[in-house]
Amino acid sequence: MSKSSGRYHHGDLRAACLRAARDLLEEDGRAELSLRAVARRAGVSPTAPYRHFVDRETLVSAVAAEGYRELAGCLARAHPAPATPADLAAVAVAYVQFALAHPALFRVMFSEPCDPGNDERAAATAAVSAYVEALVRRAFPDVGNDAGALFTAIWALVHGLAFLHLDGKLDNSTPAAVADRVRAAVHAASEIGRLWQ
Amino acid sequence: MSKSSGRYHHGDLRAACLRAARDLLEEDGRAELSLRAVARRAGVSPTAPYRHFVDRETLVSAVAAEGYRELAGCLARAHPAPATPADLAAVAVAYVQFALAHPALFRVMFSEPCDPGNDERAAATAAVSAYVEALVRRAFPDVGNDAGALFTAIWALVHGLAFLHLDGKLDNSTPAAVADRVRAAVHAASEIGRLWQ
DNA sequence: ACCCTCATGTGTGCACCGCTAACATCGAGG
DNA sequence: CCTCGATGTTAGCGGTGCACACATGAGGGT
Repeated sequence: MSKSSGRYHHGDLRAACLRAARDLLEEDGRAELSLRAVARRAGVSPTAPYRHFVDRETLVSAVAAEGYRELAGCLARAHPAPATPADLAAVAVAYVQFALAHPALFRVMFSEPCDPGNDERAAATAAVSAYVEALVRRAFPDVGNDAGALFTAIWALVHGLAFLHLDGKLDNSTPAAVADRVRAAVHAASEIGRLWQ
Repeated sequence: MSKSSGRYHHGDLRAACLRAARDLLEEDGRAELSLRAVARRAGVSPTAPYRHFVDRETLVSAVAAEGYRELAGCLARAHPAPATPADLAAVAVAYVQFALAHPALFRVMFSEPCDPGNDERAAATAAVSAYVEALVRRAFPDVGNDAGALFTAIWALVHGLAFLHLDGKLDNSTPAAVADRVRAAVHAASEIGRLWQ
């Protein structure tokens, strides 16, 4: 099955569609994925993608799954095994900057009502979730019985920061300012307990 | 200008459109607002709303603005002047449960790339933001120079909890379980500093 | 070497969408 | 009373998701 031999049969349309979808998301930043636009981009008839994705939602979920994997990689690159507050803050910054660097993709990953029936998407989501949880456990070895709550709190904090920046609720003009604000927020969160006594 | 005198001129189509939009959002829960569906619902021709909203985005922003005001009211009702951890947790629970009770509205408010050019929407957003900030300042009177960071952290935490529940990333089957998790997360966040020493 | 099958791609068509432009209606002000 | 502008309607454009019938050609069985 050579890549670009004939014309009628594409060769690997599924991968080409995913690639096209990613390109469209990166180019526009606020694009909504359209099956037809993806097909056009892949140089194929409007309904060809239906041979590989049962509907638009399936395509979107496949793209989202790819995004989850990239996000996980991006976090790992920020710090392989964070243990100190500064380490964890670095990972938080990476999370938020991933969202701002790939706004359309991030929205696809989190913004649309997600279909829990999609296995690939569910698996990729679980992977990110497990990664963050493992990371929290390593950073806080002596957390007691409710490590789950701590994990939830930290993920929510970081995820909320990402979305508030993404939606322009917090200023996101320069990456440096964003990084500073994320670090400050993480630091502030760690001070809550002290302030409350 | 009587309300339902003739048939040709509606009387107050703008309000009727907003009402219809709200109804559609409440009924479906994962509906995307469509100008035509709103018009249909209001019993009017497909393009009639264009006399009152320059485009779909303007309608959406108007609905979102309404949502922000309701959210603010909902938070105030949860606790008028929170000062203790428990008070603040109650407000957090109210925020998340508002999102889960009105998922489609909440998405309209936060999920779509928002148009900063819309004055009504910007004002309503700023109002919520200011409300949360005032609330944080009252709950932590002796926070030092970076009250802003603390405010950001708390808003992000709560907002992240709302979205993670909304997207099914955290189990949201029963309101009680959600409330427990939110309280646990807020509590866990307040413990971060202690764990880190 | 042949031919047949069927996965993969095309074309057509429908209903819905946002939006524009031309036309209809009617109430309020001169 | 009569006009005129705000507010509604209708027609029509290009875009979308999706279902259906049809075309193509690569690979396997003979």
